[in-house]
Amino acid sequence: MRSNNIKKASIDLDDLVYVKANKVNKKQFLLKGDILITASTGSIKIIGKNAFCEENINASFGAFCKVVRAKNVHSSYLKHLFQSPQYFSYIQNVVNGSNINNIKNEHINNFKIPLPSPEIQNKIAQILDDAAALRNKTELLIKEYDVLAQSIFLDMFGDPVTNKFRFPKGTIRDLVKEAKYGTSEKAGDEGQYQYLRMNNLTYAGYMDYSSMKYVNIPDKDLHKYLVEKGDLLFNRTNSKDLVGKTSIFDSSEPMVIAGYLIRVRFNQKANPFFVRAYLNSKYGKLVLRNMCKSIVGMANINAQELQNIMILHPPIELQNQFAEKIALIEKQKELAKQELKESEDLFNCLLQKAFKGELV
DNA sequence: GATGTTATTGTCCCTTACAC
DNA sequence: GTGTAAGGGACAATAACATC
Repeated sequence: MRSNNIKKASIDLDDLVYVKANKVNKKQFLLKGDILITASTGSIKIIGKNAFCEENINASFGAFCKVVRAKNVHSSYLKHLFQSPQYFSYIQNVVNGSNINNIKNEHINNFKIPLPSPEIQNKIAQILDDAAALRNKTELLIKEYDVLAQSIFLDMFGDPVTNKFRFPKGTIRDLVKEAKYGTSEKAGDEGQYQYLRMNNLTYAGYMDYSSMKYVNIPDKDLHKYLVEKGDLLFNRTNSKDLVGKTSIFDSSEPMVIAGYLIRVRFNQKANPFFVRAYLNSKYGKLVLRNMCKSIVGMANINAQELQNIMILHPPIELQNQFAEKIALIEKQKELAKQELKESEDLFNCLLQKAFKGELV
């Protein structure tokens, strides 16, 4: 068990490494109720992150992790206090190290927490558990909307491999009006236009505007790089796993794209939402992975190669119906995201109060 | 020797720059 | 328009040293 197994308040068992049995002390096996903490890492943002063991886990923890085992305190109450802003703020203050950030046992030991009576601890834990459950339920709902979108694609168009609806096949080129590269201008913290880069496209096929940079573009060149709502954006250069990330620009704000993105606009035969779903399907991801040229760790798919990809050509009416259904799902997803934000705010507020002894 | 702490090295993702 | 070398940042893996 290493620090990368500690996800957002939960433990990920998918990527474990193994050590010889004689190298492991049985005391280092994780037990139900343990809190596993990252104690040494290169990132100040990661240090101190922790996860609660819901069950005994047949795995030991390494030297870069620490474990807090509850004694004379309600374990769920403790679990929530170790997720509080107060805890993370405390860790940021005590962490030390040059390029690697470390926390010591004494830092954990010196972390002061309120200790009300067991009955009060139990009440607080119950309130926070309920608030966390509400938050988790909304998170799950958002994931289910994504699964639903994939199911609708398969229902309407079938598996591209078998093509059970016998749709005509052709290339993406047959559907494209234009495919243009972005600008090679350097990104900056200031500028006239927001500048879309590869990390603004998610692997799942959505836009992520959380990290923006800026660029200046002369008016005469603007039409070449400016994106419009509904443009399909394709990441032509990246690692082998991430090359070919495909999203649809969905903002009304003026933004321009970097040179390693391709802006694709379609003719009357295609709806970009269909093409996006096609390229983000399991089949599409496999095609992209197999066709990219990967040299010195960087993989490429240029605009011509993108347009050479074979794709089903279902009737445009059917593609439009699909896009309408996706739009409805996206709308519901947006509402769920707002609910998630509200339930997270509520949870954090309760957590703050619990830490100050103001909750019950 | 076991455990705890700190430092170095490696890998991946992303950006920049530039040659063709 | 296209491909890719080079390098930085973030994070993980490993090694080395310190302390119990």
